[in-house]
Amino acid sequence: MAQNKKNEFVRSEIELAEFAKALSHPARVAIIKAIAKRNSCICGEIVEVMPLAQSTVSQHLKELLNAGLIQGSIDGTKSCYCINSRMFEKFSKSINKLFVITQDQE
Amino acid sequence: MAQNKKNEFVRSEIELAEFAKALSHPARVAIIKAIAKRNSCICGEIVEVMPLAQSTVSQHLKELLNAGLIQGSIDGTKSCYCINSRMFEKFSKSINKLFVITQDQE
DNA sequence: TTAATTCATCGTATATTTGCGATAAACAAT
DNA sequence: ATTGTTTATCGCAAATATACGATGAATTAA
Repeated sequence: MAQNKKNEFVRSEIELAEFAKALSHPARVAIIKAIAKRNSCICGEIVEVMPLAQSTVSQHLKELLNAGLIQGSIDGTKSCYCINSRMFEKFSKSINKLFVITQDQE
Repeated sequence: MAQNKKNEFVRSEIELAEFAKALSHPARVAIIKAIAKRNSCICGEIVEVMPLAQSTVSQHLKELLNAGLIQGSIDGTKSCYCINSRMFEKFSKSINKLFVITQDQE
């Protein structure tokens, strides 16, 4: 954009937007689902079920990590990812809070 | 991107990603909050409380409309927007579904 | 030690998003 | 009729996101 105005907003709005952005690509939703289904996944397993190159999947994983929605640990040459339930719950609550405000008034 | 791979994914994943994308910018979260607070808003009221040009706000409103998270109606020269609770609830449930799968397995 | 495996990161091309001013379109007020 | 309001859309510039192959770094296997 010409200028970035994202910092003109309130902290909570920025945080919710960051969570939402992490899920704003089907690949990242699919990755979350894949990890959730198996409880935890090594990177290679995710790459196998994804129609994307390994480097691309790795990039999406990084974004999910940055948003805090997943956690990663290294095991030898392999990287193991799991869902960060705490963050996910926080996200879910933020969404519902928006929604509840709405319901209160109609 | 070199190629667009978004259509390689499952319908439900694409839909959730689209909802998430609608909320993936702080301005759009702020707009939702503004509308929810007053129950409904004319466009000009939203522009007033937003640190963005009128044309930019209009663009964000359009994206929220496209995602179905808000509804709009025209009243004279003014445009009135309100939350689409039904869609919002659908979104909330999709998120929770992802989350519940997670909780089931840990 | 050498070769193979696994994965993150870099560089790059292309697509999409964000933001604005200018303008158009529709109505209201004079 | 003319003028002012209100809002959507167009056209553009700049910033980000998406995707890939190539490469590097770390470990494991031979």
